[in-house]
Amino acid sequence: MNSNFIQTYVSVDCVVFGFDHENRLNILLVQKYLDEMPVERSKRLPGSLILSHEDVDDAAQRVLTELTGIKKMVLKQFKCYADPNRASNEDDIKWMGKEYKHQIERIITVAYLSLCKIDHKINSAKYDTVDWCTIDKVPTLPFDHNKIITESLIEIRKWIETDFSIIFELLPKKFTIRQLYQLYSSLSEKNIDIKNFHKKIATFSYIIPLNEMEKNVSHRAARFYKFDAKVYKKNYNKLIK
Amino acid sequence: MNSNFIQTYVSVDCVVFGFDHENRLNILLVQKYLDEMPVERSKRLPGSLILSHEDVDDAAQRVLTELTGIKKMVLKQFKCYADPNRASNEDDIKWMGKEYKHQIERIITVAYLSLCKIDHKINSAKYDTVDWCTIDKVPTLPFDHNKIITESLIEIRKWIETDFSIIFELLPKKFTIRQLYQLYSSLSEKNIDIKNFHKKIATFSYIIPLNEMEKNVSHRAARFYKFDAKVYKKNYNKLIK
DNA sequence: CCAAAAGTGTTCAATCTACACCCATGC
DNA sequence: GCATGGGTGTAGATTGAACACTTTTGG
Repeated sequence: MNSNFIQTYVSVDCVVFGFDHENRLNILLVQKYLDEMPVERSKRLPGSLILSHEDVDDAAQRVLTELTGIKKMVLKQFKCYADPNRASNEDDIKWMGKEYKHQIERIITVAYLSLCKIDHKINSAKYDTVDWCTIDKVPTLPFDHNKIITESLIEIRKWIETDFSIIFELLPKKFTIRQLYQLYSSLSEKNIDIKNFHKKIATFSYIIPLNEMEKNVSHRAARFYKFDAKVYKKNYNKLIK
Repeated sequence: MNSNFIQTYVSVDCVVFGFDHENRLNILLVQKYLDEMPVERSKRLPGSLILSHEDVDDAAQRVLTELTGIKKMVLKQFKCYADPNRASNEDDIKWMGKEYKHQIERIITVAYLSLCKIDHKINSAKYDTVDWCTIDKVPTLPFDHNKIITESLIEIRKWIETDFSIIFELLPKKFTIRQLYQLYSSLSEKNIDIKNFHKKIATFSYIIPLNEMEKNVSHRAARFYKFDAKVYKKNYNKLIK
């Protein structure tokens, strides 16, 4: 055997996006109180080593369930990170020793995107704290987690382009066109006129107006809409055009 | 240490596309003559285990260079395959023993797309045969290589949508609009009118007409064009619209 | 009344689509 | 001349962008 071929540990890390009430993208960061770890370095992306008979997709689904308590979450693998030095920081080596009770030399990780309604109750089986963090205020994280987050932003944009329906994973079940607009424009970077956006949405048969309006707003109340996944799948299995 | 956390071998596998003179997509399959291996199972995707201090992108670049003799090839990581049973076929286990001189239990692979002009001389340092194979005639391959190829087709289509310029990696340096048209329509599935395609191409400043025409064709000779990467990068860093 | 946002209508320009028409070449 | 494909022109339809206008609500 060419001894240069090596075995490594393989993990999954999940970037879970949420959209808050101030129209900002957030991600979920976790914390476990491990002895002797400096607190400011203890926030991180949720993740785990994969188990011996586990596919990476299953590992990611497991991590997400342990994270939120939600059984089935939308997820999408987006990149394998395998820089040989990605886990060579001293603190990171220490952390792996604590977390996995083992000296680990190298670890490659497969990164996943996931989406969560920000009002959904988070019911973590595993972490001491699970917090939403706005993407412009993400602290310095261990390993290459900051890089992963940066690249996940590009991926979520691509994802919306190829499957517009996943945007509704981030919105409440009942939403206004303005909410949809603000989410879409924060993800698409294009400058869209909200009035034209209104008209466009009106042409989508899978976005269904409800007989329910906003209340207690100091302007004309907006109508609530809901997303109909069945109609979407039947007719619109392509991009938003 | 939770003994369910395991180390595995990690490999890269590359799906290299080419576009032949009959307007068909082809991929490169390799063969090494190992003792005792049944010949019909010996074709496979080019790939390799990663080395101990090697990133996966570097491993893929190494595999491509060993495969073709070309130093820098365009490549794109597209998916990690980690089904725990993907290498449990008996022949596959035997093959790994021969190839790597070692018993390997589990192996996960990171799949890459690459593109090659089909007329480029293939100068392999490592394989006994390296052959182009049209995508509709790919034989049954070991591991999950058939699945990887099926999914790579979806990926190459997405890739063209997000970066049109990579299409020129598949065409000769001098090409006709018809060649470009046939490649594009074999990848995009849309039914485009070739005459409108002509006009559209004429508006792209990065596709430059040459003073050179086809010869010995039984119809009006078509003009050759070339792709100007610099002009493209400056002006068109987005989709074909 | 005013401010603010909802939601509709109108207009102009850009783009897409279909197809007519002429050109060049080999047989 | 004819078949085949190259390449341009035109007209109508579709779509997109800008923005005016009306509606609703709280203060």
